[in-house]
Amino acid sequence: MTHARNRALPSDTNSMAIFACVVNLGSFARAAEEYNLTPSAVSRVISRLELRLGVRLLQRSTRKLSLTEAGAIFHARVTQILLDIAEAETEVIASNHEPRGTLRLSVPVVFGRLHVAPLIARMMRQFPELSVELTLTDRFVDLIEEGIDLALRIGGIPDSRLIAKRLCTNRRLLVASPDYLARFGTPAFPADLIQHSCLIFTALNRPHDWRLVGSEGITSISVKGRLSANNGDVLLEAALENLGICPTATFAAADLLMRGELVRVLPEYEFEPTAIHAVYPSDKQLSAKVRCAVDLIAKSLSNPPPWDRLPIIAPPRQGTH
Amino acid sequence: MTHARNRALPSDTNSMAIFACVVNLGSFARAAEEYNLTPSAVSRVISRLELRLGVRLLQRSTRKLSLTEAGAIFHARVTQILLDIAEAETEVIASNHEPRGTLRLSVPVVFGRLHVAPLIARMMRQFPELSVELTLTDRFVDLIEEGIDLALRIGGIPDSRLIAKRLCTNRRLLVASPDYLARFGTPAFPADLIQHSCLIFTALNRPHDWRLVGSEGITSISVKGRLSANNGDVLLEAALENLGICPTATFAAADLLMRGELVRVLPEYEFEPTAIHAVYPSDKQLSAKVRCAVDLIAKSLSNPPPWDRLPIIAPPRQGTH
DNA sequence: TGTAATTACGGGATACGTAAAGATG
DNA sequence: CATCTTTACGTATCCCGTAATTACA
Repeated sequence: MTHARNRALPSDTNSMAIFACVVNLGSFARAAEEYNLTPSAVSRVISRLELRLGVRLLQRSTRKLSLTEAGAIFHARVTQILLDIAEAETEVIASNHEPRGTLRLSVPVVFGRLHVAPLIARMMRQFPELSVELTLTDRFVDLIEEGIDLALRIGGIPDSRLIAKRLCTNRRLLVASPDYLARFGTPAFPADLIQHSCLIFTALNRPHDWRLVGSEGITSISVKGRLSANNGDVLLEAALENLGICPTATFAAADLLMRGELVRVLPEYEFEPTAIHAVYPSDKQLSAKVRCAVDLIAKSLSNPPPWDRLPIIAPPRQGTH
Repeated sequence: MTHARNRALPSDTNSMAIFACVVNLGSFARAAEEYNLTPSAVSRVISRLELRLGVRLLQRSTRKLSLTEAGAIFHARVTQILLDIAEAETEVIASNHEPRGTLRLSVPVVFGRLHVAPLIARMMRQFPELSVELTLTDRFVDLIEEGIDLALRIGGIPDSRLIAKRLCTNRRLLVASPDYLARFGTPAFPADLIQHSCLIFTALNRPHDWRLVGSEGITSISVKGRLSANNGDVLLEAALENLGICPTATFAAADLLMRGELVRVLPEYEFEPTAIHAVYPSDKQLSAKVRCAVDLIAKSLSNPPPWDRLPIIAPPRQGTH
């Protein structure tokens, strides 16, 4: 047995619109013209509608047309309903014409504070009807469950099914405070790191080995240290306190490097570059607010991003995008 | 070239209802169940709706479902719209469940005053929600043009396309006042009418010959008289004033015959019987008010009608229906 | 592994246009 | 006679269900 409708389906909008048109124009033929249909089609549409309602809506001969009482009632209601539908659709469509409403944006804490917060002002100036709800969190957020429009992810593997637009390369390198280096020496080769106190970034299931890329290829070092944390800022703070050699993303350390509070360690080496992605649930019927926000962020970051263009951060030898 | 749509068609009620259902149940699969559809169908319905609106309404993974901002707006509007549609339909359908609203009824003047007006009270008692707008006129009314729900027609040829329900036979015979007959004699045969003063009913293109049916067949008499009118009452009034022999429908003369103010002339002869019809524009999706009114009138008149069952009006020799 | 959403594909219901008929002024 | 509505008929379109795929818990 095939499926059958249980629910009584309401009259579809087509019928209602055509019925209203017939009433307004006073003629099946003119209504047909209006909808680029043949009069016969209009005739059937009205008949079907009357059949479904079990009520005669229009009395008609070939020359005259008049509403029944039921038809008059229905016409009045239908007119209002069609207006409501049109209004609802316009509202929804307009809500997407330019950024509007609330953009729920989720960004890693450090990156957000340094590089997204400054964009917010520009964004809100540019899109006067847009509100932004910015969440800074390093949690892995489920965009759909939490109703997030847009998230930035650093170096993660993009979800399947979600859309990830690559914004820029995320370079990671080693830094330390001048004091630390003055006291414990400056490593010349990756292997020297074993002798040093290293600050370790921990993430779930993340190997504690450091894989450093140099001109000779990848070197894997099993470092050790007394402090590990899952937060880059904490490690940088520790480095400022001369606690050791610290891995960091360039976006987080650029400022400190500029001010000389930290200096690069093993400047010929970097971690394997990852990427910063903008992630959103779907690119089908993408909303204007997400599209524009992604555009604005992408343009602002460009590739390489501003912080990687500082002279103090040597450009990588080989292409990193 | 084949026809193509010019007008942008609004989203149909189906899509809206299914979308609302998905939102309310929080699941494509459950909404599909609700509508006896497969999940794939629901998926496509939503996709089509989003495509038409150019807006993503729901963010979805296989496990999670959430409204976008546009979706939330649309859902709120759609919910109201669906209620409005349901209400409009219920109103229209209910308006037909039992007689309700206004019945526009058009009836010939004399017949209306004598035999319809007395029914009105019963009709309004029986159908408390019904209003009646009774028009007494002998004009030929265009039901559709004038928005008449129901008309009674006496002896006319029914319009094509219009529905005519035969209510009863309309017998017509000759009457005169006792005084007239006492003064000018009582005709014994149709041919005697030529000697009499006859009151003549005139209608457009109606021959002035009287065709009388007796046991020997039809006799055609070319009568003459000094008064002709297109109104039966006028002729009866004249007959009461002893002005001559008067043709009349039984429904109009019954009372006068009962009271003896008029008596039958040539009681073995009658005009060819016609019929009284109830006429309405269409019997497709016939409204309750018209159906019930016709039923009530038909039952009240029955066949033969009450006035033809009076002893004073001899039943016709051969069947008259 | 089981459930949920999506997509390709084939078949069937739906709704169109054409054409012809009937009605009307 | 021209115009308008209605109906019959053949067909094209649309939309659904089945089944396979992918995602997710």
